[in-house]
Amino acid sequence: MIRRTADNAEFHIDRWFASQGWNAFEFQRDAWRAYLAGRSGLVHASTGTGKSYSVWLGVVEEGLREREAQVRGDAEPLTPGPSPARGEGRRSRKSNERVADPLRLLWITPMRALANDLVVNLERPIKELGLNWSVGLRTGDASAAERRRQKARMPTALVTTPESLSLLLSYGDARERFQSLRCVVVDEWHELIGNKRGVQTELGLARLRQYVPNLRTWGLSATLGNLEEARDVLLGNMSGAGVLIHGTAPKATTVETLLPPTMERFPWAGHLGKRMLPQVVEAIDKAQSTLVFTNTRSQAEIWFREILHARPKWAAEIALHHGSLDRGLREYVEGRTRGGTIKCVVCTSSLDLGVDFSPVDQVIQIGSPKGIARLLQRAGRSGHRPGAVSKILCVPTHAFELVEYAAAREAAAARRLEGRQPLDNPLDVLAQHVVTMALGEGVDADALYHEVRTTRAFRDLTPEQWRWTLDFVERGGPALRAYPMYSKLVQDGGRHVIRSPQTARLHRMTIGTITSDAAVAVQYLKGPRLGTIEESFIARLKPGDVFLFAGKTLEFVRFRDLKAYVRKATKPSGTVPRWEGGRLPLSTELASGVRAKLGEVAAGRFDTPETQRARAILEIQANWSRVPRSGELLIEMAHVQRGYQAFVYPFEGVLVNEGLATLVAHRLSLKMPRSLTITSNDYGFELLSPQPFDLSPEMWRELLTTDGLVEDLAACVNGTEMARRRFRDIARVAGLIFTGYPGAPTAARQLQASSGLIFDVFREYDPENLLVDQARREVLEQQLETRRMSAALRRATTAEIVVQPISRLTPLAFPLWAARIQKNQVSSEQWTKRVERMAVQLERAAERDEKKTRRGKTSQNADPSPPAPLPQGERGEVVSSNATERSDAAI
DNA sequence: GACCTGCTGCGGTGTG
Repeated sequence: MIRRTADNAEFHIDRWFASQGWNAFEFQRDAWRAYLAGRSGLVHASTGTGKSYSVWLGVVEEGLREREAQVRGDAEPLTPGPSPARGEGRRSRKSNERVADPLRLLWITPMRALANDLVVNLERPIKELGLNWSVGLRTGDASAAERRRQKARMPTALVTTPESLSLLLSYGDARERFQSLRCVVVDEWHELIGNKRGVQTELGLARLRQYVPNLRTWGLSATLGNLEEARDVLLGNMSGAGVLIHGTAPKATTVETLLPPTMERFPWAGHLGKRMLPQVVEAIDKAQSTLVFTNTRSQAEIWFREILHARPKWAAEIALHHGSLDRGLREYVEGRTRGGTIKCVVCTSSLDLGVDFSPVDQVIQIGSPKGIARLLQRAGRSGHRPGAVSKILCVPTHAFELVEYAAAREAAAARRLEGRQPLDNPLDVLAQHVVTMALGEGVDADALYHEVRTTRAFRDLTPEQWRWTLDFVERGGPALRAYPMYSKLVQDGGRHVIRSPQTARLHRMTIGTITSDAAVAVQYLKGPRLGTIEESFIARLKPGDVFLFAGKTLEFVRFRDLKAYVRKATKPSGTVPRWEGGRLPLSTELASGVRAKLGEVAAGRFDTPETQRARAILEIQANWSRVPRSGELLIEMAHVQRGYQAFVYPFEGVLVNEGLATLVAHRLSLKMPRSLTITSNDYGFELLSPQPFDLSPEMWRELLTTDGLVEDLAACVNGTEMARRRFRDIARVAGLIFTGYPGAPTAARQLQASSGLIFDVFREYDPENLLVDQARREVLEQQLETRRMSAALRRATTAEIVVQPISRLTPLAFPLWAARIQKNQVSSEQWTKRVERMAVQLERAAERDEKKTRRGKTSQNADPSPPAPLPQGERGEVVSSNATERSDAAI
């Protein structure tokens, strides 16, 4: 055994790192020291820098020190864990094995796929340092044998998920099982903090701290915009004791843009980016192994097909990966990617996280990255070795994305990253947690109230809200009192417990906060399941129809028992399924970067490769209208055959833009009754009306006031319908709806009906119902993003509003126009023709302009320095804002 | 010859 001396107190961590051929980073030593000093905290660093080892080696060191002290005979014995079950104990004695040390560490990870790797990584130092420790896995993947072993005796370190932790806490022996715990680590905390899984984790942690008062909590996170808040949420009311450990200098990342060779005929609108196929294929060819990220599942399917068409030889070396593919297929692809036997994987966010793919040396992003953190996260999937550089190649799908990339690279370099906002008071998660706790030891109402108030999510939970929640799970609240299935808890000598084994079983089956709609399984007539598609897509298919899915051309045969049976198609192509997913808006940081970048362009600065390449189009925008400067809100007005158009460009992301459009349309129609058509994208929105609008900047400013925002929104969006949809998920989390036994999902329609029914019952007979209230709150906060919307309105009203008449569609307006006519299209052919016609017209106009300016330029002096602002079109009315912080407000 | 959209994550009927 190696002896420790005073000057090599950090002996073990160094020894272990040396055995791996690595040097410990300073941040790893910091975390290690803080752990040993009994602190809790958050470690943030890029992926691939060995965050996990920093805390784990602290736990290991503590174990080694305790062992040494025990050998010397001057230490307290280790805290005894639960005694081994009889069978285990006997077996151990027979085989003369030492029983492993009791549970010390709980490791929570948001993804099963990460758990297996973790077990292997955690085992390495304990083997090499000769500790008698064991590492176990407890996720849905854990085998029955493993579960049995854990029941008999917990391993020294247990890797689990937030959901499995809840399940473990739902058993009566939870206190005993966790009593010897020293530390809990929450991995990838940034993935959990902004959602209900994070809240579920907070509640689990609060319970563990009840069992073990000195429990240390450590979070591991990628870099976030709000790290201190992230730490505080993790530690709850213990946040005073928390440290924040900054990782090494950010991992070297290069963000490059694949520039279109020429901008002539480069699309002004669209999202697929097929135009860039040859260059993308070339880039894939050059690298060893590439991940191609797309923004949607159907886009991934299309790109997979296109790459394969371009390089049929790659058939055995390229793969597809997205969330609707069968798990078996996905795991196969993951395995081959990790093994380095694959050239290219086309994927969606499904590979943002997950197993380490060290062989990947290049990442390609098709289309908008939507956010800076997301871009860096994806970049980090390449160069996943200490010292290696992460590289991401961005591929524009339309002209303005070039501006986005330039903005994204700058923001990434300046580490302007998005924050993730923690949730407040989601009572559906609380209701679920109360039932989980009642299954275990039973609930002492006062004690649990104090316990949940130690979490950040429920720190402001009022006694009334608590009583309501308790009554809700005990009697179903005022409306459902008559139905025994909603009365889950019973009183037993001052505690609330669950007697019915039926209720217990059903509850365990619905633990968790992830909800998803029932989908139709796609399966070969003879052969494996390929994945799932939405019912609405299958409903449109007739037998014999061909579609593209899982990278294969399939012929639809029949639909039975919620399964679509298919066979390999002989026809070459077909339609591509669409999934109705969420619309991810451009993030606040990226949106503000784009506004700033356009501001530079407006001032004549084209100092990035992207803006230089996009210059011709930006100049068209400037000539035909304006490029908005920072602190300006551009509104383009036009009169066309079908009516009067206003294009407004707040650059706030699609959700907020849509909300703003709805709000403005509503306020406008109050002033002068009219019908309005709304279209929005990440940059702005279009209002179309058969009647003229003739609005001055002052009038626009009035339309954009924050006064009465919530009231006006309530009046103009169909709040009830939106809340009803939200309520579906809330009802599931709160345990009002049983989604069916595994393998036999309730049909989506049925689910909707029953949650809709409950929603209506609550609204009628229980108007104070707090879950209905929560549904409304979620609509405002998450769907309409009212917080961001009021910030946008404040910015708009303090901005200089420029109303610019236009005589033809500008590069900024074109995508909105194209999206609108697509919404109302009769056939896609007609639509294509119209878009083509319009594009040709615009192109000719641009050519004419260019000739004119070329003639103009020859007569001018060359080299205007400092940069001259772009020549803007004839300027419309301008009103200066009277606010103090004008241009700053836009950044 | 400009088009097609819209992400992800877990768990489960405690066992022999």
